[in-house]
Parts: sequence; C-alpha cells; structure tokens
Amino acid sequence: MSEAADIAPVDGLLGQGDEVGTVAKFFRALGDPSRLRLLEFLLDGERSVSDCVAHIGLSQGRISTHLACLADCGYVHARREGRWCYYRVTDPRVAELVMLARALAADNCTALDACERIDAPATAPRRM
Amino acid sequence: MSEAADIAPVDGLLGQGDEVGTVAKFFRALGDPSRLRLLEFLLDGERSVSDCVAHIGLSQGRISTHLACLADCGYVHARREGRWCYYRVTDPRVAELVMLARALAADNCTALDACERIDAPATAPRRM
DNA sequence: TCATAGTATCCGTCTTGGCGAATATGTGCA
DNA sequence: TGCACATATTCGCCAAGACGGATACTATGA
Repeated sequence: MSEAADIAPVDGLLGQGDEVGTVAKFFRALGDPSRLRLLEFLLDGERSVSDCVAHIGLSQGRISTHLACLADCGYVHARREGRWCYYRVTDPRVAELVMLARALAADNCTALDACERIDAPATAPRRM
Repeated sequence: MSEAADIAPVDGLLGQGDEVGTVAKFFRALGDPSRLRLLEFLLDGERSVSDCVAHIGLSQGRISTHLACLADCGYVHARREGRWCYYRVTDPRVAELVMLARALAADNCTALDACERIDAPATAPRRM
C-alpha cells in the first residue's frame, strides 16, 4: 500500500500522503447544508450566534456546534465580546472556494440532483 | 463583503434557495477520503477502473460506485472502450478547487485534525 | 450575590452512507 | 454460443454525525 507515513502533516505544509483524510474532513465540513448555509451567511459579514440561529432556524445548540466546527476547520473566526460571540470569514479564499464550487455544481446540477449515491442530509429547513 | 447573495450561478438553473443542498452534495462528494484519493489519482490522467482498484485498494464494487458518484457530481467523465471504462477529470476548475482546499486545509491542519465534531471516515480500513 | 441572557456541551435517537461480498450486466473472443 | 474478463448493482451490517432538548458555562447588571 502506498502510504506516506513519513510525511508529517505539519501546519502550513501538507504533503501528499495522509493529508487526504484532513482535506476530506475539510470538504466534509461544507458537505452539510446547514453548515454551508451558515458559511454563506457569514460571507455577508460578521454575525453573532443569535443572528445565525434566527437566520438558519436550527436549535441554538446545533448552530453553536456548527459554528465551532467551521471555526475548527478554519473557515471562520470567532470573536468574543461580552456575552456575545461573533463569527466571520477572514480568509478571502473561502469565498473563492465557495464560488468555484457553486459554478461547478451549477454546470452539473441536473446530474448532481439526480445522484442518489449521495444524499446530503435534508436537515435544516428544506428550502424556502 | 456583501457578495454572497449576488454570486450568480453560471448555469442559471440554480437559484439562491435550494442550491445550498445541491452545493452541499457537491462538497460532500469530496468529503470521503476514498473518493478524494480517487479524484486526485485521476487528476494525474485518465485511468481505468482496474487501475483505480489497484491504486486505492478498495473492493472493485466500491471503486465503481465511487467513480459513478464522482461522475454524477461532474468531477470526472467516463469513457467506455470495449470492456474497459476510463475515467478522467475534464474541467480544469476541479484541480483548482482541490488545490484551493488543500492550501486552506494546510493552513489549519492542526485545528482541523483536532476537530472531533467531524471525523471523516478513515480511508479504507478502520482507524487503528 | 443572584438573576438573566448569550453561548457551549452533553445525550438519546435516527438517518446517511461507506464497506465487502455476492451477484448482475455487458463486451470480446474462441 | 458459451466462457472469461471488466465493470456495475444489490444487500446486510455498522459507524459517523445531525437533530432537539436539557443543561452547564460565562459575562453583565441590579
């Protein structure tokens, strides 16, 4: 088995080997409609957790977890101010990534929608 | 930054509403280490299913399903030639997407790896 | 100090989906 | 026409993880 056990996944320097799991995790973070919706909401600007709860419509606990997840993955950054916690997208490449994926998905949305091998959890409010 | 609502899907078929589920599905396709590994393998050039089985090490059935999934999502294109089926990445933006994600993930791989809210299923076998 | 409000974490439940193995489909060749 | 090979599909099993609700944590204000 080709494995890159010798390539150390150090910050800022991902080799070609074990990184796959890490990058997959990174992608998976956006593979959930609720988190993606959340991220797109934050692309508009900084928002508090309460703002997000109001906008997305999930329970506060769920939103908090999703935000923490996005933060862990490096998509957003948290800023505490008293009792409030504000989240925002800091890296412009995040918007780039989302736009690129949107464009690619749009070019294939018929097949994508029809694909039954993957069915993103129909969580969140199903469309409005 | 006020663009999230203005990004027009190229294809025109994706609105702002239900698109989130579609794009999430798109991301989720790369959220599995096996599929991501597969895609990166195909970024190197056209490969047959057998090539992929040999390279990835999963069962043939699994590989076939993963490839079909990547094809449905528009990441790769299948070309039949007799009994063989060759898969390849046609859109250069796919490589762009992967590279962008890699760079972002690399900048945050410590936190990413530590994030227990998402645990991408380890590649082939289970974690040890 | 206590009450309150904003946020984070824990827990039980239930669905998604990845896995190998078995099997079906399809193509080329004798 | 039947066998062999390449690929696709189906099935049962089981873990990841998304959900709401309950609860813990923390900062502000009285």
